[in-house]
Amino acid sequence: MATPRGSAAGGRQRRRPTKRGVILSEQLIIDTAMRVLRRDGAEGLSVRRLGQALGADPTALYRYFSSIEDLKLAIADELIDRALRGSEITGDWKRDLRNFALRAHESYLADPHAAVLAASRVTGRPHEAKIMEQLLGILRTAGFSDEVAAAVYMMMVDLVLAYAALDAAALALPADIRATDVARWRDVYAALPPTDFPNIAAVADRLLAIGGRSSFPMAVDVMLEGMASLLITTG
Amino acid sequence: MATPRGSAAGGRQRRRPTKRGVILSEQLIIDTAMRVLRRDGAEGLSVRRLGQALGADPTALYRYFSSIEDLKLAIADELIDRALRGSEITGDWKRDLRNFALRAHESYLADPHAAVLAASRVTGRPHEAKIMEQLLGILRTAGFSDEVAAAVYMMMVDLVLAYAALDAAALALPADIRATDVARWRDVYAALPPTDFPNIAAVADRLLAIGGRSSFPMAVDVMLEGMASLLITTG
DNA sequence: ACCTGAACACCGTTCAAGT
DNA sequence: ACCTGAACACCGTTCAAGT
Repeated sequence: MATPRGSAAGGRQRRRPTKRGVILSEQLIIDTAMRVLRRDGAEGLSVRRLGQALGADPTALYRYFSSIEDLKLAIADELIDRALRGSEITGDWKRDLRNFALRAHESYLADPHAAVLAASRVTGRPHEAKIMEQLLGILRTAGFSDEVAAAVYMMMVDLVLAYAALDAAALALPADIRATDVARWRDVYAALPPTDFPNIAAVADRLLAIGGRSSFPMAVDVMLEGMASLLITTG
Repeated sequence: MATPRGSAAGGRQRRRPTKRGVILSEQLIIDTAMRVLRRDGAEGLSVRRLGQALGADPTALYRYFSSIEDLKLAIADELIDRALRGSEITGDWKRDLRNFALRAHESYLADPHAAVLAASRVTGRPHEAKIMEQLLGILRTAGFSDEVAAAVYMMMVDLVLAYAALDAAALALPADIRATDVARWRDVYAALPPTDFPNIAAVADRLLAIGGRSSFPMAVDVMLEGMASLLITTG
């Protein structure tokens, strides 16, 4: 769990530079760790390698984070913060929510290895007051009751985070495995006797055409349609 | 990625018993690993500990799996197989799909630590021919076109797996952290000035009432409503 | 044919010592 | 006050040696 990071507030203290001349800070460590993740993948993020990339003794980390797990949580928080930031409001609730969902998902996937870490970081933490206020505003203005708005808000955030984690895991797989995926599916479909599996046989082409594309955009649209029904029936 | 496990087909070979008298097999290793996961959590599953729990030299593992990663994939596969098994068909497509989704989610969460492992195992592998055939049958009988049925099928499976992974991660957290979660949220809401955050202030009670409950059942219902709309507009 | 155990190259973390 | 480095208790994996 997160320590009260950043409680030694911004820039107050005078830090001694590292042997290699670096002034450490939480933010520098997080940024460097994300660089290591992009470069070496999730496996490559170790205390020793991070020290190397940072230009400091590996154990200097422990002055800023209580454990490597704590650092990973900080990375996850950073990612979620980034994902939930900056949407625009047009007044069209479906369009605004759709926009939010797609942008958040996309921002997550820009760092797939970090996103996989964040997968074990759970669901909408209460930090995102601003986006939370915005989304709730959109829902209430659209006519959802307070009770339904609260539930729908949680559902939307969970949907985005859950899907982002799933799709990030797919992107984080080694390229050669991802490449053979579609071919493997084709072989499997072809091997099934059409008399026993008529439905699969009927739609096999369609399934292959989907390939590795994420079903997230469709899920969002279907969800928004469902919410529109909800709005009519429950007010 | 998975080796061609089980290719040395069932019970054919005569295996030498272990020093402690155990006859090893893939299935025994998977079952024992899941027991270790339940007992010690994800951190506790190591080659050495598994060897200990198994009653064998740790390195005996490598005769059955090419790496610990390969074993984890096998566990993930086992879990997904189990989750996607055994649904019943009543003829009411919404009810049948709802049933499938809730049962699969529940089965996943019965082993949260294993489920977190499976989170990085990506999306509907093509092994589940039987449930796939069933679900596609439900969708096509309901009137979805082949193209939409294929897309909706993928979406449903992804939704279940993504949500299951998210909720499993929450369940896998240490109990003491989960316990303080609601209290932490209350403090955060209370600290926000209602004039700047009127929407949050208005629904804070509702959000707290949701507590740590999963939004998955609601997501499924909303999704099914959206699919009903889709059925009307696209046939 | 399959299990064993030493060995190797790594981990994360602690703590006394430096400056 | 904060960085360093030796030390400790672990990892996953390989491979020659056993039976």
